[in-house]
Parts: sequence; structure tokens; C-alpha cells
Amino acid sequence: MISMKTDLKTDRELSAQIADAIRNAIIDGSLIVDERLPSEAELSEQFHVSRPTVREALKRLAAQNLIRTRRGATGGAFVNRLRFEEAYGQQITTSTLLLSMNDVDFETACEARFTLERACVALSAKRHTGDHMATMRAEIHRQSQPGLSDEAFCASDVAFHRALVDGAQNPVLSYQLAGAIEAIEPLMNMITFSARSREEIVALHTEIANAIEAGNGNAANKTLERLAEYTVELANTVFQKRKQK
Amino acid sequence: MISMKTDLKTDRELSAQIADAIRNAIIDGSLIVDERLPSEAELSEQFHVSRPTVREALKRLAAQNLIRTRRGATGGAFVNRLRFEEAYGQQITTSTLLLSMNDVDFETACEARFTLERACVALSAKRHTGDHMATMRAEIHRQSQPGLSDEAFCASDVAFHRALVDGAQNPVLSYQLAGAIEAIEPLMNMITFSARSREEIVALHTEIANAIEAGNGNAANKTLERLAEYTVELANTVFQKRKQK
DNA sequence: CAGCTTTAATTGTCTGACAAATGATTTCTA
DNA sequence: TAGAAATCATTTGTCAGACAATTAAAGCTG
Repeated sequence: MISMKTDLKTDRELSAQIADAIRNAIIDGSLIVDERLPSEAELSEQFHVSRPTVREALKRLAAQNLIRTRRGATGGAFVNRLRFEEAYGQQITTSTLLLSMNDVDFETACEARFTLERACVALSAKRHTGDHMATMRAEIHRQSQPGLSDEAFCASDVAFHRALVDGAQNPVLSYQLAGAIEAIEPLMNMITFSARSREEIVALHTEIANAIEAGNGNAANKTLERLAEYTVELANTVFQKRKQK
Repeated sequence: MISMKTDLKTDRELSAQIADAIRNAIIDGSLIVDERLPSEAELSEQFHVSRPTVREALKRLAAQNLIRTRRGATGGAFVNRLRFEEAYGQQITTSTLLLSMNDVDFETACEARFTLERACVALSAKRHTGDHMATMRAEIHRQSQPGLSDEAFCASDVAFHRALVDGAQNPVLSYQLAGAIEAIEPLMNMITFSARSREEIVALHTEIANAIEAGNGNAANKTLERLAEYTVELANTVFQKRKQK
């Protein structure tokens, strides 16, 4: 039994209320990970609704990655273990839409991103592994390739910064930062990166990687601040040029 | 027309594929905010599926707050403007479940929270308004009330810290921090706060509020660090006691 | 005992229907 | 004619019943 409060109101969609009831059961621990929910037929009896209505409720939960379903004799709906890696995607999608739909300006988004990132570098300097360094170096190398498109340059930039954050070895930090770092990519993609500016960014990235490798979080922090300033400056000139046209 | 790639595969649920198609149309801008989607009947024609299948797809999107629906003559499904305030809830639910389902220990969650928070105080010290200060002072006052339950104390703690972060006046920061700050509340709720420890926390909160009001982000940062250490220490003694039993 | 077949359970999808809400239209009335 | 009331058309919300597809377990067969 999910919850005995089966007294559904009439002022909201039934499928939404049922989804809420099940979601709450998951949150408060009445339903634990990998536990099987009652079959759709049983749920429709319990809640006194039809099977399509139950199914709509289950699809709502599936959209939030809270359950998975399997057909067949031993099939059904099961409570999902929400994993950090899977939650990234959702987090990034939402963050991206928030920026674009609320007309957040580049400076605000950039400030948030670099502020959060600077918070992580001290930990990253202490805890990073060879893997993180290797990723950072590889991305720096990619960024200095001549024929690289602006989009690929941005993507590499994102990869570099994610490795930087992942170096802190705190999954909660990595998760929270994913949204801030990735969501800004579409905005960065509007920038045209000249050879000169790429050089500058690569130099700053290298400086950051060196500081991290040396365990000097303070230096990395300061360079990151310069990178933040440079990025905003770059964006401003681009956007001002756009305006003039 | 949402997308002409109506060649749906057979290896995934149709409703999931349709939801993806519409979601992508929203993300890439083919569907703009407040635009009305085709009616369910029209969508089922376009995608060559039945109405219940279309409905399941729409419910998936509704669960992510991407659309809203209205009945009636001029009703239908409309693209939602995703707002920061509405996204908070989702973000908090997900963060909370991530912590509990992945057995993230208190120290890791706490580290993430305070690391991110400390990143914000410099901005908060510069930009906070009277409202933010008033909220912080009010919550500090509430926390020093004698008859307060542990749960209410935690809730007030959360409110204090959110006001602190909101003081930075950067909606992106507030959004990202919401998850980190609120998700830890269930873990904090497992702690019993003695009168002595409450006094200590209130003292630290007061010190932080004073520093913010004085525009001294550096001092606030340092006090926040002490608060982080004290919180972890408190939790450790509680959890060690639990273990001994 | 291994391999095949059957069976039962469960989700995925479809059809058709009616209820409820809601704005637009028409009709009625003063 | 102006305003109120009734009607209509459109659309989502819900229901009932059916069948297909999938899957594991049980039963059968050599």
C-alpha cells in the first residue's frame, strides 16, 4: 500500500495526485530502492481510477527518473536508484532552459559559474588524481589545435572545467556544478574566438592546470578570476559589436 | 509541426520518443514560450499513435514543468516559461533523493554545501538589501527561542542560509545553491541540538550577519568556515553515539 | 537432464466513448 | 439595440475493454 490517503481531490488531475502520492512514498522511504510497485491493475483498484490514469501518473514519475518499468511475468514498475551521472542530464537541461527562457545575461551566468568554480579549486588542488590532470592537459592540447571550430573549442572548454571540478572528488559538488558549467555553453557558442583570444585562454588554462598540479589552490583561484574577467570582457566586445550592426 | 522526424523506433516506448521530440523542439527554440502545441488529436495524427500514447508523452513533459494544459475551447498544451522559483522544488527533490539513495555521508554533503556557500558570501556582503538582513536577523531570533523543536531549528537554519545566498542577488547562484542547502536538511534533522550547541550556532550566525552587514565578505567567509567545522563535529559526535548503542 | 513449449502475468498500445471545462456564438429579452 | 442567457464547439480529463508484446516460470518431451 502506497499511502492510505486515497481521498483524491477533484480540483486537480488525478494522475498528478497519484504521482505525488507515490513520489512522497519514495521520498519518505515507504518505498525503497528497487522495490516493485503494485501492478497498474492493482494501483487502479487502490486509487479507484482507470488504468490509463494510473499509467499517466507512472509516466510522470518515469520522466523524473524515479521509476523504471519492465514488461513480462516478473515485470512492473520499480523504484529507481537515482544516480549522480543520470541526474546530470536533467540538471543541465533545466539550467539551460532557465537561462534562455529568463533572458539571463551572460555576465550573470558567468559570475555564477566562476564563483562556484573558484569555490572548488582549493579542494581540487588537494585531491585531484592523475586522471583529472590528464583530462585537463588533453583538453588544453585540443584547444590549441589550429583548425578547431568555435563550437568544438567551447565543448573542450566545458570538458576542461568539468575535470577541474571533478578533481575535488566530491560528487555533490560535481553534480551541482554540472548545471552551472554546461548551461553556459550555448551562450559561449555565440562568441567568435579569435586566434588571439584562444591563445590567451589556453595560457590561462595552462596556468590553472599547473597550479592545481602543484597543489596551489590559491594560485589557481586567482588565475580563474582572471579567466572570468577575460571571458566577460570578450563577451562584451562581441555583444557590443552585434548591437552596433 | 513539431519535427518531421516522425519515424519512431520500435525499441523504445512511443510516449518517451514523442516526449523527446517535443522536448527537443522546446530546447532548440522551434517551440517558444507560451506557444500552443497541436491538440492531442492532431498530435496523434502527426505521430501516428493513439491519443492515450500522446497523453502519456505530454504528462512526461508536464512532470518536468515544460508544458501546462488547460481544458476548454481555447485550451490545449502550452510551452511553460520555466521560472527559477518553480525549478527550486524539482532541484531540491532530486538533490535530496541523490543524497539518501547514494548513501552520501554527512561530511561530503556538508563540505559541498559550505564550499558553495562560502563562494557566495563575498557577493552577498557587497549586494545584500535590507530584506536579506531582516530575514537573517529574524531567523537568528527564532533560533534562540527556547521551546523550539529540532526540526523547526533546522528549518530556520535553512532559511537563514538561503537569505545569505540570496543576498548575492544572482538568481543562477540562488538556484544552484537551493539544492545544496535544502537537501542537507533531512540529514541535519537526525541531529539533536542541545541548548549549548544552539547557542554556539546562533553566535556564529550572528557573527556572519554582522560581517555581511558591514560588507566584510572575508570575515563572513572565515566564520562560515568555523560553522562548517562545528557542524561536522556536532554530527560526528551524534553519529558516534548512535554507533555505540 | 537439456531443450522446447506452454502458460500466466504485466506493460504497451489502440479504439471508442462520455464527462467537464471554457471560450465563442447565438438567441432571447427588456 | 444592449445586455443577459442559453447553446454550441473545442479540447482536455477519465473510463472501459480489448489485444499485442514481452518475459520468466512451469510443464513437457526426448
